[in-house]
Amino acid sequence: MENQVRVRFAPSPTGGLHLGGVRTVLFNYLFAKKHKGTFVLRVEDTDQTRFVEGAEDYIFDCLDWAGLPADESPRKPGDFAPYRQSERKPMYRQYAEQLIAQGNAYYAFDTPEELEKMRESLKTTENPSPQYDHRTRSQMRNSLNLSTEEVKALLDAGVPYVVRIKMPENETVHFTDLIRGDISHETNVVDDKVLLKSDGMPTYHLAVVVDDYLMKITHAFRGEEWLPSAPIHIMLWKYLGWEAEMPKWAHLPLILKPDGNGKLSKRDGERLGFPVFAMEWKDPKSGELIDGFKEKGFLPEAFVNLLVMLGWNPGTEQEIFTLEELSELFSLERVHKGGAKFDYEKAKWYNQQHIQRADNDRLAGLVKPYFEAKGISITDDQKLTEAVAMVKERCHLLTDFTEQASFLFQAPDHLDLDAVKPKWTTEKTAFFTEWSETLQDTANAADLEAAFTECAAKHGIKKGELMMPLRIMLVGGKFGPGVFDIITFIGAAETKKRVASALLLLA
RNA sequence: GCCGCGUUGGUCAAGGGGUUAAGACGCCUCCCUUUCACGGAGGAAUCACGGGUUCGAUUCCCGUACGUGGUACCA
Repeated sequence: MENQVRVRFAPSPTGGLHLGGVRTVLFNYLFAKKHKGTFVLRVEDTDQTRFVEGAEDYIFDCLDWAGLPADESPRKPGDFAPYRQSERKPMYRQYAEQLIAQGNAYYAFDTPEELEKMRESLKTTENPSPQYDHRTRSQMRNSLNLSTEEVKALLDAGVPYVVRIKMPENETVHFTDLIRGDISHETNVVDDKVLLKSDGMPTYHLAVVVDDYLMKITHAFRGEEWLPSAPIHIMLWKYLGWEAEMPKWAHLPLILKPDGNGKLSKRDGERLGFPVFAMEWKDPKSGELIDGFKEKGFLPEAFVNLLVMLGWNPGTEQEIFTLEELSELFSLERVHKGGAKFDYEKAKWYNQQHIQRADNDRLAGLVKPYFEAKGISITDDQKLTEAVAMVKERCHLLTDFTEQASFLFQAPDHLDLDAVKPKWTTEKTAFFTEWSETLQDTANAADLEAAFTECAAKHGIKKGELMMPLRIMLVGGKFGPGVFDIITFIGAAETKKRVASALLLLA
């Protein structure tokens, strides 16, 4: 196949992996699968001041959990290694120098203090953030204004410098975005972005262009927040002479906070009580622990499903998908332009839907640790699978299972007796005493119910008045599967025990 | 401030010159269930505003408003 599709996700490993990040991964992954292409993971670790221990491993863990592994990555190098930009450092300088030689970039020796001074002195209410651009560059200390000798002297003296792109004047940069159509920017309002930092590392702007070119990326997907810097990248592709190989761009809509305004942030999750990261993230410096979807009890397939629906839809009424289906159906044409507010209630609904479809054995395995964490040891995995089958339809999150099923393994520690006490009678005590004596193990809930009904009639009590008390005795509250199903599950002996101890409390 | 991008119910959204403007989440009512949930049947609720173009605009164009992103030697 000519023109093999190659896409990439290029995170910078600085902390938790955000919902929006995973959605970008997902769109990349789906697009690659759909076109039988290659999904590349490239680590953008050019900012050494932001290095965070463990953050790269964490990204791999998240992708593995979500079921969206990369075809090529630092851990699984393909033909374009290395896949970490810090390890590619020597590759970038030549391109920066090429640009300088061509007159499309220049050395700038301004110190951070000088830059700050420039911004301060030029700042007005009209223009609160002055840029390093065609208007100001002539006043700065750079190779545009210095003589060749001066520049050489500074370079030889080892004075720190950066390389900046020289944005042209009075041009309009056009490109076609796969989602938004024709986009244009005036070069006059784009600043001379730093390409190579004083530590010799490229900035994102240079690195993304060089690496996308070198790695033969055909389609570049990224968040909408990158749209304003697109003209810099386009110019770089042109200046470097690679325009014919430039990837097709697609800028994805943002995921917004549910209330108010703005991009969804981890703080919103904490404030509103839902996760924002794929998996929980512990900041190695502050020790701060931030929730993840995984730990909250989401199934990875549900997470992927709810994410894809944030900004994309199939154009049909289908809402629940497997990853395989999505790999077939996904298309960029059906991606929305506008940002989507995140709705946690709907997210939980997706999870509930996927729980219903999930295999019971698998669910049992996933949920077992939650029971053990609550001090309920599961000795018989088959029993747990049965319990899961019994209660799954009332679970939205995996963490709901303990609440919904622990009484199947352990007598409830509190009985909501207030619901039955007011109408309690000695006749009822007599009924339960006699009925429980006749109880025997059986797999047939219908037989149990028939015997119960018969016994109630014998005592002249309406069955309806006895059902809720029985449920409370066994479950502790007004919830759960059918009572006779519960009895067949826990057995006659356990039922007798629970009835007897409840009777004591009711006496 | 400037620049970019966007705007269909509370939320996700389909649709795209003539429609009763789908569907889902959430909410409400009812049914099922001697519980809760699931499931089922209903209900309330939407084209930001103003101008064009047109026989006719939610749909096309232009403004305005609002939102959002960017405006770093961060990505």
